[in-house]
Amino acid sequence: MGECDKCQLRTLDCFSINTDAELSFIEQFKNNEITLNAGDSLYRENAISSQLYTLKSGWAFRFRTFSDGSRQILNILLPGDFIGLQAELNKAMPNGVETLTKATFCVFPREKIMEVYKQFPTLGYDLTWLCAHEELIVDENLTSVGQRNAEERMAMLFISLYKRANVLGIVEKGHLSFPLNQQHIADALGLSLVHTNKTLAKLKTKQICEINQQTLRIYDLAKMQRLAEYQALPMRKRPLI
Amino acid sequence: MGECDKCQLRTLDCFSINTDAELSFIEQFKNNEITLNAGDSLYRENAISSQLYTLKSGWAFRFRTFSDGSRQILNILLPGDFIGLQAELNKAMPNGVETLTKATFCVFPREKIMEVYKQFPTLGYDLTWLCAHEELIVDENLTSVGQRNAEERMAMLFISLYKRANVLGIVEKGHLSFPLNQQHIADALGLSLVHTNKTLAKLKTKQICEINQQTLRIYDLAKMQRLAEYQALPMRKRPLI
DNA sequence: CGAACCCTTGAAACGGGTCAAATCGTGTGG
DNA sequence: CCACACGATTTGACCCGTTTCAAGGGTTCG
Repeated sequence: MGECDKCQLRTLDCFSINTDAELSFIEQFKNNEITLNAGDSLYRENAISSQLYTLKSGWAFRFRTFSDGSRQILNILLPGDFIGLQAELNKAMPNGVETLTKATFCVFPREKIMEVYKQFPTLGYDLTWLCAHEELIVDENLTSVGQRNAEERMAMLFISLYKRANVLGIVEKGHLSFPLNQQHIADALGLSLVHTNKTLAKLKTKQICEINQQTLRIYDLAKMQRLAEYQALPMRKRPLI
Repeated sequence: MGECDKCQLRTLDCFSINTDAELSFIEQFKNNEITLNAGDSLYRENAISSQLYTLKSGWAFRFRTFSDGSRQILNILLPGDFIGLQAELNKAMPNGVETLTKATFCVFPREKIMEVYKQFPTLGYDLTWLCAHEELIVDENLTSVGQRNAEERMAMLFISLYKRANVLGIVEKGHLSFPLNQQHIADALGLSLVHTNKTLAKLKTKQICEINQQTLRIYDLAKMQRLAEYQALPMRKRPLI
């Protein structure tokens, strides 16, 4: 079940290296691995989840919904992202998580989380780091939705996903497989579906970028970055738990 | 300098109790205490801050600005909030923090943060919890700005501040001292100043709530909660470091 | 061949933005 | 004590970005 030392993700150079002791601890901390199809729900809003997860492969997203059916996507999850710190043992999840592609998750028992801190303080710190890093992404999304117009928001979303995908090695020559549909984009950016469609068309006309058959093509990254006033987050090797 | 065991905040019942050992550790981890006037900057965007902070008294906020001067307020900070996990040692702060009132901060050396995890795993977990909790607040703000209209957003902001202030014991009979001006509210909600003013006037006309002389008065909390489709975050005793 | 789902397009309505100017303290200096 | 400056709040008019409504087209799949 474990075999974390052979995990594909750990061959990527954006992740920090763990000691053998850490790896074998993580291996026994992990108690399962599950694979979901595209569009499946990992957990629902208000559910009580006794598990924590690491997204091992595939795409997913975290969201909140309203009674009228509208939905805010809070952030997009890519491989290496840790999931579930938003709630506590026996408390309801304030948001749901759903997959965008077929996806595999490593599963950890929430009730044993204190063991991480007790036995491997550095891994405890890593959990805090992962949490702080996710907060930065949500900060950025809030900044987009609060201050940028439709074109700028969309540029920002695409740039940040492009950069994150890039270090994961899933970008080839300016294009990447992109599983969000226009409704997802709309819900992430706080825009209507119709306006999302028109904004996307405008970016294509301006030769900035384009989505076609689940593929995002970036034609002019520099122009995009200027448009969105993009500022890279300080990058470092990320922990992987 | 320390005297954390005598900290006023710890007499409040919303904070969890620490052991004597934890308290004396925190006391020696804390290396300073600073007091700023209203409107002062704790640290600026892109600054490198070698410190971490706990807001001990007063109000503050965390924000990002753009080159055209527009600003997004990411969250409002109240006593007990931990500040600075957003960056790492020797890395630039991706956001700034500014006070809204005269405020006092406990100061901790960032380079010694691993000691927390090594010596007191439960305090390490508490740091993760504080970070996750702040993320929930930002999630909620993103949801507001992305999905709610002006009135709903404003109701939501006021409710959540009212609830947070209430457990801190600074609410009296439905009103609390409220140091945000209309520009702050606008920047938190992603609205223009003018529209913020008009929306505020509408809430007052509807007898829902009102701000007058730095005081927020809530007249109809139930109506407000319905308006904003408010859902309380699962509450528990919060850690205080 | 129809159903379901997603993308596209046009037209009209509206929420909120922008511009401009007036009002209201509040503190300062002559 | 008055004059003035400055920041914060108000208000009105107009404009524009985005939403809403409505309909059509494409593709996949049973």
